[in-house]
Amino acid sequence: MVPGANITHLTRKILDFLEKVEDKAGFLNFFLKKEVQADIVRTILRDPEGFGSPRLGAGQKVLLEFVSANPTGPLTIAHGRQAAFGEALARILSFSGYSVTKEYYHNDAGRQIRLLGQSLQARYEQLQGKKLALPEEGYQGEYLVDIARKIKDVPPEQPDFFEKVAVEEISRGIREDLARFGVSFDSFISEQIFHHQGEVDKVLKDLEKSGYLYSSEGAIWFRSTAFGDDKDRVLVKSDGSLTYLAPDIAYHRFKIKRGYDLIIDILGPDHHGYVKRLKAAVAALGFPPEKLHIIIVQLTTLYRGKEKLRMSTRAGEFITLKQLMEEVGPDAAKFFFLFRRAESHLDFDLEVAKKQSLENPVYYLQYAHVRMLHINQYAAQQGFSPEECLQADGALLKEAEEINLLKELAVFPGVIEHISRSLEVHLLAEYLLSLAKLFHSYYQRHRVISENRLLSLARLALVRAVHAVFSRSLKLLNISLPERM
RNA sequence: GCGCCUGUAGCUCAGCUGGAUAGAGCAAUGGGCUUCGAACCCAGAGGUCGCGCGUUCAAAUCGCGCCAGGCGCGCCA
Repeated sequence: MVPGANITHLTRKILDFLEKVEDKAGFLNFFLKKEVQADIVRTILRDPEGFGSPRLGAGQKVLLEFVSANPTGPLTIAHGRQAAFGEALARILSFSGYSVTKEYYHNDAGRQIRLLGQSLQARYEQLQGKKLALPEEGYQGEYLVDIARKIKDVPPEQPDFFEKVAVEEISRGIREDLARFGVSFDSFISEQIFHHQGEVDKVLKDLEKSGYLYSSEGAIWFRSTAFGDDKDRVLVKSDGSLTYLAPDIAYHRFKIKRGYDLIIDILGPDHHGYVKRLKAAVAALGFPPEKLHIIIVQLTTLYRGKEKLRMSTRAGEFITLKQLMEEVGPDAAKFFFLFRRAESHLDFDLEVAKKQSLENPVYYLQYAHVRMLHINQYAAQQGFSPEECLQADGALLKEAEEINLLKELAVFPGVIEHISRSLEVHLLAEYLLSLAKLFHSYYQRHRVISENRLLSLARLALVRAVHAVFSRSLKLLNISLPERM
């Protein structure tokens, strides 16, 4: 409102919505009229799919890179948490009007891949009866034995035969696990293309031209301290080979070149030393570093009751995402991953996630969902139609539990907007639990369908609105619920 | 030694762009089913917000210093 505009008119408009204003403890409290609050029900029912979408993205392009697990072994629960988080974040940002690309960076080059190939070769030759030891620091997991069995009758032709087979087989497994987990990607980027197309060399030359490279002790260094890093970083080692950072800078330039307004990297905790140098790299390439968001998803510690499950990737002893899905199911796994802040360490108790009891919040949500479905079914039997609900009289909703639900529904768009800005996905899971709690409380105290047809209709409309927001939230979190328990 | 994350009820955790009496679930205590599913609900109880100093009218929230736990720390990826 501009100064000098018609204030009295505005004031009257505002007063139309207000029941009362109170002055308490130094705060002014404004109370909305009940019918204004109840309006939210009609707003939702008119557009159940679109309600709550803040449109703040306004078509801005976001690149979201996540999981990006090296094809050297199956996905672990750490990847699972990142996958659940990334997929949910992508869905929420899309809902907020951003145009989101989900990308997986395929690390299919370098020393680790050579080690992988050698490890597979060792397993292969062991099957031929030769006693060939695994390379030092090689991959010891059983999964390589399984792959070796598949190819035991195939004679190796190319020198990179084992590398290729290993990467291919493991990648296929990764894609299967992701698909089963309900996580999909719009693009897979292979590290090899940056080498083959000379992009790594090009980006090094450009950085050199800009004066951010220098030679020392036989190596080529990136002056990342110019952008706030703790120390400069080697890009080309003294033996002439590249460090991991070099292709990664080329990859980030590729991200920038495609014209994204926002670049989000979701990384595991083993990469948090990497944040500053990536930001430095991006800044050196001329991209505003504050538009690169790096989210570190912290570790998950698995428990089986009191027992802490120790894991070691090197020794090949770890719980895979696949095993987790088989044991507790994809939906329970996702919910446990998503209702804690990403940067918090997560204690995940397999026993609790499997338990069909109060300790498991997944069942709390399912139960709310099922109750809402049953009310709808019962209402249909009693002759209520969804179209009728649009005519419901919101002013009939006067119970405290009804007002609480109305308020919670009204908050939903703000929750989505907040998450879209802060990237804190767990807030949606919290919201969902809170909505479920209010609903259970309401259900317990008040009958929706009664002899009073008008009141029944108003309450049914409320329940349908709650269910719309409830379902929407679950879809955004990529969690499905059974219709029966 | 340095960096990042964490420290809030017995347990697991929200709250941390500073604002009213610090919240939830589980566990524990007491109560509630003739009616849309009680896998639910209600009530009371449970706290030096790790410790100290500072900034502020106001600090769980911001700053500094400690203490404790986790992770990372390379011309590894």
